[in-house]
Amino acid sequence: MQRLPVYLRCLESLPPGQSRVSSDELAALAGVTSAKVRKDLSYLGSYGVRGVGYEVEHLKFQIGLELGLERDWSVVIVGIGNLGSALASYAGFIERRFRIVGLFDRDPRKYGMQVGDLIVEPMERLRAVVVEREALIGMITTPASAAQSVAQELADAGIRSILNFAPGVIQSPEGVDLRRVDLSTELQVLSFYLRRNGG
Amino acid sequence: MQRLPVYLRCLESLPPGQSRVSSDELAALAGVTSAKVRKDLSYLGSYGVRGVGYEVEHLKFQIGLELGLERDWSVVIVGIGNLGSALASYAGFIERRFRIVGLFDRDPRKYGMQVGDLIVEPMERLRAVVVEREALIGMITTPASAAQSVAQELADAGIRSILNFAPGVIQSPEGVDLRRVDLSTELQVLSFYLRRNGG
DNA sequence: GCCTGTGAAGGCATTCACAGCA
DNA sequence: TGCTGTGAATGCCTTCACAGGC
Repeated sequence: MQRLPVYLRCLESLPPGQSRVSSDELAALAGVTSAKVRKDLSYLGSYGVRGVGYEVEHLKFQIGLELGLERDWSVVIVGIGNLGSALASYAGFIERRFRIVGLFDRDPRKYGMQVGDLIVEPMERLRAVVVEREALIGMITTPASAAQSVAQELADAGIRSILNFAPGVIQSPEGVDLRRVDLSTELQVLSFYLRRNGG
Repeated sequence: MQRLPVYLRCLESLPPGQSRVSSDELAALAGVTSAKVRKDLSYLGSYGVRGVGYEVEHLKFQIGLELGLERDWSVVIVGIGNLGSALASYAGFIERRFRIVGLFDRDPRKYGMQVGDLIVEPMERLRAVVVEREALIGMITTPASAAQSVAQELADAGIRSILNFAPGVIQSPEGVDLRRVDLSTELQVLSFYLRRNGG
């Protein structure tokens, strides 16, 4: 369920003293209806108490469990330009137990460059690092033209899930789960509605 | 419709010589069904030719029109850390006619810093820049703790749409359209399916 | 009384299937 | 024959509404 991370974020934004939430309250924070919240949460099991609400800490724990937050995930990044570097040192990943364990680039001038507490390595090292550090997730932050071949290299190295930040559509290698984050598209959606409402 | 940008990207990935596409072909590239493609495109008007397919260039143009790609959009960024800097010089925005026209931060040590061809300015300059350069869109790349107040400041300055990259949920100021890009959530979705499939 | 859990109803998006046109 | 455009059917997600506990 795609809304669970949102609920988790909402729960975290609650004042530390608050030990209970109602579905109404959560719904208002998350920007959805209370019925949706209740139905979503009921899939995790019946953790709410009728007439009272949900216990904040318990709910956080259960959502975390559902999302796989109880373990670390190792992640490699290919394409250490501006965006790749930013993601490499993005604090939000650590907090969600995603650990960046390898940085790769095709440009020899970047080899040895330090980003955060990692060193940029050549693509030839990809497989060794993926195996050794047990990475299952890869992020692509190369230019669009390189993304497809990098995806294949990641797959060959043993990566099972890819998050692609390169603009452009690429085909998912066999047996690999692929998601895109298209930054321009996000802005496009905004501009679309802006125009519609007379921007 | 959220899939139009994807179709556009697919059309752009076609070899330059190709002047026509069928809904089947586009569907395969975009990872959807051909019926969906046809229904989506039929909302733009009937630009396909039965028995032949769609004219690539014409379709690109029509989708671009629908998405508002015929004009420039001015964008400001608040929070010039790693991510903010990366977005400030992200080439993909220019290509989609999003022009970054202002960089802002609360940290005086960042004032005057050059990023791309812009200079980081204090928040006090926000309103002036927004008005002068006619920005309607703002991106928030601050830490989570600052995001809510920055959103309000953007709204007060005249920004109508906000893209929030800060982790955590914030409430949309009155009259402002708010979207979130939660990088950790994207990874969480991947790890969720990884675990489900025995990762 | 209050708030959750959940069947039932409703609405929206997807898919089907085929008529229509090149 | 090939492929689009589109009503009809399907299925899924959301919303409603209320019974059931605290």
